[in-house]
Amino acid sequence: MAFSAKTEYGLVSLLELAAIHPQGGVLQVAEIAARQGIPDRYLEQMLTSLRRGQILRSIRGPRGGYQLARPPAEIRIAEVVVCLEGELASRGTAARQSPEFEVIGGLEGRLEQARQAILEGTSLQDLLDERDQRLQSQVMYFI
Amino acid sequence: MAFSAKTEYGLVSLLELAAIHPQGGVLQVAEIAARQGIPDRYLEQMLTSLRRGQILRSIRGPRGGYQLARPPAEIRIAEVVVCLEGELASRGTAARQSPEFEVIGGLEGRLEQARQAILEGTSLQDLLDERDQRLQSQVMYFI
DNA sequence: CGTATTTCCAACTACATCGCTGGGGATGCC
DNA sequence: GGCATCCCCAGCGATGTAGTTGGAAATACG
Repeated sequence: MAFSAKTEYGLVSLLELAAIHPQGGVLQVAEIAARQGIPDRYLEQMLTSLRRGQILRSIRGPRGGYQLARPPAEIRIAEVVVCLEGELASRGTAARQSPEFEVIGGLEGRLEQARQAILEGTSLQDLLDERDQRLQSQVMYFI
Repeated sequence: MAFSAKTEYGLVSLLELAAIHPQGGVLQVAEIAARQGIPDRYLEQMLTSLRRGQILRSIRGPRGGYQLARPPAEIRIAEVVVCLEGELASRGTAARQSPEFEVIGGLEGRLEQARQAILEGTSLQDLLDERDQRLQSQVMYFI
């Protein structure tokens, strides 16, 4: 898969929070974890990362939880991914210095760029719309 | 980086072999390894994978080595990458069955598709041309 | 104030993968 | 036969991934 479990878990959580954002919605870790069937103590860490990255805001104590720090349209997936994937910016190992390695490096650059373009061009709102559409067509089946 | 070391090593080796392919060129593992500064015993494994994938042909015994099984224009990078990255086809962990996970899965699909489009659209010949061009401009500097 | 609830912080384990090394064996030229 | 070269596969250390655990701090509520 293109994403690690960390990233997937974080993204579905954001999707859940985005869905109720108009109502200023707050959800607790345990709530999200139960609904999505993922380990809650693990999910905790992802939400903490997202809070540190200014994507979530947290409320402590009873009746606490997490909520989006901004409207879904202003959250780019690219931002979320770097936040969750962590500081692997230094992943770029010093490429060997030969023309051949440089050419390969160029190809890798084009791949990264294509990926980045998609992640930059997609907002949390876009994914939310997609989800709602999916939900809509499921309802159609029932009728 | 977008590629594992395995993939990078395999690709630069193919590039070296492609450069001398018109002359029906053959190179030995040790030769390529020395020129690119990579461990020869490790490179051996990549070249074996490429031979199994019908991308290279091998010649055993003294004065042996490897050569391209086909002209560089008929070798797609996509093919090379699956050959080297190995059988991680089963990497697609059964995505959780919730609308949110499905939406994320869709995004991952688009990412994979963009990557695949680039890898399918690039041939070994394309990379070779890029290398030659790079070499050309280096020569320009000397004058 | 006390307690229950919830987030926060940090360490720890289990397992897989990655990059690499090593030991022989098979093949084939001389 | 002897040497060069590819062939197969086993193992090893470092790193990363997914998940667990233990507890401290904040805060709503009675």
